[in-house]
Amino acid sequence: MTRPRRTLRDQILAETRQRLLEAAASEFAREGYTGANINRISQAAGFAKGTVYNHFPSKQALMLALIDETAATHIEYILQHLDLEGDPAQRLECFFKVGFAFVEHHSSQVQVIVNVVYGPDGEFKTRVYQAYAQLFKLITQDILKVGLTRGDFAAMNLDLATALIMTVYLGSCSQLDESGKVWLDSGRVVKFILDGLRARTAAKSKTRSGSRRR
Amino acid sequence: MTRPRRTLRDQILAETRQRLLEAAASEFAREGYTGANINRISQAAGFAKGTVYNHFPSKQALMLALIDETAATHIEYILQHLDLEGDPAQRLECFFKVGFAFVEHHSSQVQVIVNVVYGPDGEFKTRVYQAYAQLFKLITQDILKVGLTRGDFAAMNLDLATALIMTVYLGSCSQLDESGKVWLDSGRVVKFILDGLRARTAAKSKTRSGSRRR
Amino acid sequence: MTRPRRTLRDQILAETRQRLLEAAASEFAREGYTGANINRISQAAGFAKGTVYNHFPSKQALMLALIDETAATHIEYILQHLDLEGDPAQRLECFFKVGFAFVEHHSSQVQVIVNVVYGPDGEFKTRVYQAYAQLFKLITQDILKVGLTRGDFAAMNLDLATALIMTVYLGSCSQLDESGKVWLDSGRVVKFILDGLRARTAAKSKTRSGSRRR
Amino acid sequence: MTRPRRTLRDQILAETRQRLLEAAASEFAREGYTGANINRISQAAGFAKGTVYNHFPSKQALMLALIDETAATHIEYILQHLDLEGDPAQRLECFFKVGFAFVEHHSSQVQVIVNVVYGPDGEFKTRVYQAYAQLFKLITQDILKVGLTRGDFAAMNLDLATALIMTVYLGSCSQLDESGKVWLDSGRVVKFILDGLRARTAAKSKTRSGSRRR
DNA sequence: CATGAATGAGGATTCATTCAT
DNA sequence: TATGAATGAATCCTCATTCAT
Repeated sequence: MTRPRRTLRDQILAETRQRLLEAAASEFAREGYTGANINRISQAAGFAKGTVYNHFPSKQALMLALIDETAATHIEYILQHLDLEGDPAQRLECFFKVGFAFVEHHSSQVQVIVNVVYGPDGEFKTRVYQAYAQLFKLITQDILKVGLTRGDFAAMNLDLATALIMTVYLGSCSQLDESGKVWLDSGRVVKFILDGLRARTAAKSKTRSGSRRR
Repeated sequence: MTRPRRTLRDQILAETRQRLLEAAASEFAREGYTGANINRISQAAGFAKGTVYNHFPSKQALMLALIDETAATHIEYILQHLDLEGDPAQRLECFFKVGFAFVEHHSSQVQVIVNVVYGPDGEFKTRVYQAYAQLFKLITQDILKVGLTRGDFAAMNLDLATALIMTVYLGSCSQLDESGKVWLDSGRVVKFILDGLRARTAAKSKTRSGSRRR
Repeated sequence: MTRPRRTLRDQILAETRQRLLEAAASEFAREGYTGANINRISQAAGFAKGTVYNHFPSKQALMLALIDETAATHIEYILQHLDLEGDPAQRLECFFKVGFAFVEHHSSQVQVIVNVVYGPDGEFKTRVYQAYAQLFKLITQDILKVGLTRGDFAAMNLDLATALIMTVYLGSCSQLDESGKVWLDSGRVVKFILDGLRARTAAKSKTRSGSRRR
Repeated sequence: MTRPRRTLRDQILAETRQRLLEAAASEFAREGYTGANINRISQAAGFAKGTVYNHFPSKQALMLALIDETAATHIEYILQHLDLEGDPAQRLECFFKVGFAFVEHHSSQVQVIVNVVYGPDGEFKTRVYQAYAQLFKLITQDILKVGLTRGDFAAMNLDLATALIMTVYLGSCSQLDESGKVWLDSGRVVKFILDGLRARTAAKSKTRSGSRRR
């Protein structure tokens, strides 16, 4: 008896929160954290100023919640669409393709993340790294390490390579054209990275054996 | 008679301006443009608030001047230290080495540039691109194109490659350790990029197998 | 049939109201009227914000109700425990003893009254005087006037003496130690009021010698 | 050469500060600390909002400065006008007379002090006690102790007596009539403190000598 | 030219109050 | 009746900018 009511309430609450987060993403992306205006956020979400504070204790908390929310959505999207069946090179290509697709549907959110990563606020930066830890691990463990083990990739420092891949990914994500599409071509970017990673001497046989596997 | 006095005066003025720009770099790097405080800047430079306005008409103008100043210094430094005698691969390696060296002596200035490039303010971004146009041209013309012509590098989209190189450069520059050194190793970063650019012997088969799959 | 239900309902209502008033006393005492927070009051009472407004039309009304309630309880307590059998001096002593005892069990409520009496809000002040009129009358009529009539007390302005006694009473009540006890000793305070500072026995000679000294 | 300029500047600064403190006293007295409005204070002083913050870092700091300023003025006034030539009883009378005179010229400031003493803010209270420590010492040492030594006053707890005297003083100070005069008569208040309520007869001889005296 | 007091628009946050459930 | 989400006025404080000295 109380359930449906509860559920309805919770749904409305969750929706309000969601609308606020979306408006916040848009505002933070356009103005940066410091330049963002809580009143504009609430208005854009269709609420009055105070409503933001019914859901988030402060502007900073709103930002942190947005970081967490974005990271969770981002990671979930990639996990759901990333094909880990193929060989590491294919996985990397898939990662960029899927990653770019996500950006094109969540450009504001990603823009906020990029701003934070290259921005001055250490606390936000830390939060982004925490929230995205799973994605870093995915690249390190499920792509690079596998490629290394199989001999597809040349010897490398895993952390450095992961950092470079994320750098390239974020850098690409921050270059959108007017239609909101990533300006860089995922195929070419991946080719660029792959040729950088690829083992040199026995490249042929390995690639072949890799493709044979599947 | 008036000349020497004038000159002295100009020197003092120039020094004041310089100290203000340095203080501004530090503040903008630490707080971001919006969070920066004109009073703190002037205090850090050893002047009162009003002095900033005797040299720059507004906070925005100060930022733009800082961008120009940083770009000019940055480019001049690279031009002076970049060895264009060697082959393109060596040039690229030299570019990163010199570029990283510059960061380590001008971390605040570079940090400001990185913030702008990945930040929300379009006007500042445009100004950075203008001010750094010469550097982009250098990479495109004096490194990539030469490598392409000589056959050192594989066929590529020059703009894309330049963008990726700058992305990697800026990304690396924003990762400093506590001592202010670039966290990534320039040698490895360059190796990573070079292997990506380098003309391949067995490139064909690889591309083929790759395209077959998808 | 409806009666018992009604009564039960009324009891619940009355209890809710009581809990709200107690929480309000605590909050108003700790934060002052302006600094008090309706939400904290309701939470402390175990209710939601809205419940306060089901029982009191506004924050101000809640305060006024608290003043009335406190005064009524206060006066009733004193009337019940005040021994009017003895001589006026004993009555005064009893008044302070009983009055201090009340404070020790209702420190928040009394604190609120003291804050109002010495605070800036005229409307609240007026309400306190109205609500406590009976107590003023008690002191004036049943203690001072009787003492005057009997010759126990010296000639005085009754209103002034009453005001001074209430001043001393309230002043004492606002000085509680950590355990919530009145810091001043009721016996000494009463002795002070009854006898003043002057040494009784040898007052004459001393005063004389005193004036000689200087 | 720089002196006159400096001095003029300092004078203007000091005057601004003074006007702000006066406006603050008025506002704090009328509205209480929490209810006071920084904007109204600055307007009343003839300045814009920001000027307050050029002189005091926060509302709280303004309040603390006002407490210190008031206490200093208050104590200085009493020290300058208090006649310590007479016997202790005369000194006490003089203390009240002078003290009441001060109130009548600085009613807002004193009102603020009274509000704090009987208000909820512990930090302000502590500050008042610190700032007024000298006055407490004056009463204890230069009036009560002397009276005790000379035998004018009966044995007593000095701290308690001082507290009671201050209580009566502050209580009286908070009761001003419409013209801003202390409602209680200083002569009678002092008589009350010196002699208490008791008739001297009972104490027969005392009452007689007491009435003779006046 | 350097100074720093004054300005006042702007923004984060609080909170009494309303009202639909 | 109790609830608590939504409201928006109110307020403290910041800070870029101006300008008289």
